[in-house]
This record gives sequence, structure tokens and C-alpha cells, in this order.
Amino acid sequence: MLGTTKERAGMPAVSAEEGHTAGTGTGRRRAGRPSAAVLDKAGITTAALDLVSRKGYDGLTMAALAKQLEVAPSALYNHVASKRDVLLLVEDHLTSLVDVSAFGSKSWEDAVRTWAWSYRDVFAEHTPLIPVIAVLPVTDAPQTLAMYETVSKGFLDAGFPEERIVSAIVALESFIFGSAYDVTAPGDIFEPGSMADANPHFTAAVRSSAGPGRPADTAFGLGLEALISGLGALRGQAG
Amino acid sequence: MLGTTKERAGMPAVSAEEGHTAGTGTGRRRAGRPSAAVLDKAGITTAALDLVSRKGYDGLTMAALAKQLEVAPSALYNHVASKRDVLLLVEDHLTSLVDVSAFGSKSWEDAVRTWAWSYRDVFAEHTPLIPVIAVLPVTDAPQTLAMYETVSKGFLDAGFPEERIVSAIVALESFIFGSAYDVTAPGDIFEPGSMADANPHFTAAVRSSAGPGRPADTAFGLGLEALISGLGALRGQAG
DNA sequence: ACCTGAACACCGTTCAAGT
DNA sequence: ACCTGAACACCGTTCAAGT
Repeated sequence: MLGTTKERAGMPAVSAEEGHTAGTGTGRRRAGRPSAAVLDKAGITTAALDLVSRKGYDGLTMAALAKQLEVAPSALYNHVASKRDVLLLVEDHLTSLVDVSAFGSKSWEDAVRTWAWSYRDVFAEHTPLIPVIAVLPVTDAPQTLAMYETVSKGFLDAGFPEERIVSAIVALESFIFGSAYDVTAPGDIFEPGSMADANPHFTAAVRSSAGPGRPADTAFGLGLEALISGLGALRGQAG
Repeated sequence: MLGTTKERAGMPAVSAEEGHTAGTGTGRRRAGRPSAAVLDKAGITTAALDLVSRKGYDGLTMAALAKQLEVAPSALYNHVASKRDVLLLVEDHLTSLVDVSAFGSKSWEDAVRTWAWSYRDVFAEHTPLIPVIAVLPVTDAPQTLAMYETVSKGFLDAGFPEERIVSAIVALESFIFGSAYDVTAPGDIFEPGSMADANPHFTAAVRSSAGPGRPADTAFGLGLEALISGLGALRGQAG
């Protein structure tokens, strides 16, 4: 489980000790097993998040991650089987940041609203993880599973038929992931430019769609409210 | 526009001609400009689609694409600026396969249903394109723009307020793209395994959710019907 | 068990040289 | 204008050697 490990490897040790040349942070460890492990999954996760926040996902390479942790790239493979494993660690950490607190304290509608906006906002900053999440078995992601547990209980307590809960969550999540991409799109993505004349109805729709706030937020709010009212109608029904 | 070019470069020329050693398909062109261009965008698109269908997106490399077309990898850069350009060509071709025919012939609800299912089915087989589409300016994708034009006209003719059309399409598309990923997920993605005891409500929901058909189809149908009824309520209203 | 260092089999992309 | 061939600056991953 993340967060329960004894060692803290988020900050690499730079103190002078055996296996480490003294002095500045440029010192190299010599080959061979160090007296204490310098890496663990929690430290790798922290370093990966830090790297992503500074350099983006293009900058998240195994070599850069190793450099940040002051180890050789191959050392990472003692703790993760692949780069995909690193992305899973990051994904599971981010999921723990999603706000599920409204389930149990607010109405079902408000709880879904709070959860969905928070979920979208978190992953809008991390869209390269979306292809990974979508295919991720929940067994490999304890925080993600914990989120589903809280949401499922909220749906059940609100009178949602048990056999429809997974489908409803999947539908909401699909909308959330797709909408996370929209946030990253350029503002003029729909500007028809020189193709305007050949596409008059769409061009008129684009030109008249300007409103307050970000377009991605308008579309997300519109779709989310439709899903909440449509799915909400299932409460109290039999399967 | 795709499909209107005179040259056909989908099948590379293997006939013996100047700049080409005679005989089998293993012949090498010698350096220098050939008397007739061997590449064009339509041929690159066809070759990329063929490669993807045979080897998947992991197999779509510039080197493999060049090999399929019997040119050196660097030759591709006379016709596309980057690999992303190749993905755009493929994306725009695939969009032309989406069924928009029900707009203008069926009810708004049926037209949206037909379009959405078709759109999801096409891109479920091509999920690696989704991050590309989501950020793609429509000017660069004429077929994609044409699809939006048809859909916009269908919405307008059904009494949809013009200033909400783009948001409604974006919301539907977001749901469609997110749902396309679900189709590719393993069937046991939600199986809690050893974590079942700690997550009883979710586990019960997963165990009771088995129904006829693919789970991804059940969730897509549920969300799509919610979106259709929620968005459909906007027809005839003012902005 | 857990590091280093060297190596492997790739990648996308650039560019001079050739016709 | 549009090809070839060589090169560049990477990638993720493997594995023997070391402690």
C-alpha cells in the first residue's frame, strides 16, 4: 500500500556515507548493493510527480526519473517492471486527490457533481494517464478501488439499483475522461478558418457559442447535468 | 482533399523503370529525384491504415511505414512534417467512415443514436488517435469538419438553440471518446480480487452487474440515453 | 537484495548529396 | 521537387558484475 512504507526515498540521500563519495550532490555511488535501499515505490512516485509538474509528460523518461533520484536508470527496474508501472503509481496517487467527500453528506446530485468536477480537474492536468487508467485492472490500484467503493456506497444509499451501479459509474467516468481532454484543447480548435464557407451551419454555431467561462467548462456542465438527471431517474427502480 | 488526388501511391510501383532496378520487389531505387513521385498523402494514409490493421499502433513507426511504401524513412518527410501528421491523416479518413446518414432522415433522437454508436465503434478500434483528435484544430481535418457540419445542421433543424450546439456536440464527443476506451478494457477490469473484503459495496455492485451483451455496450447505452433525453430537452428553448 | 555500467534494439527527425 | 543514405540524439529495457 502506498503511504505505509517505512523508508522515505522521496528525497535522495546526499549525506556522505559508505557507498557514497562525500561532499556535493554530484557524488557517485560505486557499484554493488548499498547498505540501505535508496529507492522505493513511494519515492519513485513522488519523483515522477515532481518531474511531470516541472517538465510535463514528455519529460517523464526513465532516464530523467533516475537522474532525479540520483540512481542509474536500470536501478528503477528493481522496483517497477516497466514505465507503465510508474504511470500506474502516479495514477493511483492522483486518484486519491479526487474529492469524494460529498457522498454521505450532500444529496446524490450534489455528490455526483462535486466528484465529477474534481475528477475531471485532476486528470485534465494529466491526460497522458487516461489511456492507462481506462484499461487498468482495479486490483493494481488500491486508491482507485477505494474511490469506487465510496462512490458505489453513495449510489446504493441514494436508492440506485445495485446491478446498474457499475454501468452508471463507467458512463460517468467515460464522460469525465473525454472531457478532461477538452480542457487541454486550444481555444480556437473549432475555428473553421478558410473552410467556413463550405460549412455554414457549423460556422454559425461556433460563432454564436461564445459565452462566459471556458468552453470546456460549459460543455462539461451541460453534459454532466444531462447525465445526472438521466441517471438519477433510475433511483428507486428495479433492475 | 483526400480522395481527389490524381496519383495512386497506395500500392508502390514495382515495375521495372528508370530509377528502379528491374525484377523482384526487393529492388532499390538509386538516390536522386525519381521521374515520377512515388509518395503522396493518400498513399501514406492507405499504407498507415493497412499497417495499423496488421500490426496495431505499436507497429506504426515511420520506419515500418516507409518499408511498406518501399522508400527510405526520410522520404516521408517530403510529404508530412511529423508522425503526428500521419496520425491526422488516418484520423480524418476514419471520421469519414462515421455514419451521419440518419441526420435528415430520422428523428433527432434516432439520428444522434446512430451517429454516436457508429462514432464510438470506429474509434474503439483506434483509441491511440483519441489524444490526437481531442486537440486537433478542425481546419486541419476536412472530413472531421464535414461531419460537424452535418451534425450541426441536424441539431439546428431539430430546434436546438444555435448557441448551445457546439457545447452539446463536445459533450457527446467527450462521452464517445471516453467510452471508446472502455471497449478495449479487459473483461475483468473491475474484479476486486484479494481487495474484495475491504471494498464490499463496490464488490457487490460488480458481482450483480452481469447482464447480456458486453459491459462496455451496456454502459454506453445507459449514458447515451441519459445524454439524449437531457440534451433533447433543450430543443425549442432560447439560449 | 539492490545498486552500477555497458550494451541492445529500437525511435523520430535532420540534412547533405544526388538526379 | 523528391528521393537515398548516413547520422544524431534520444528511448525503454536487459544483464553481468559488484557488494
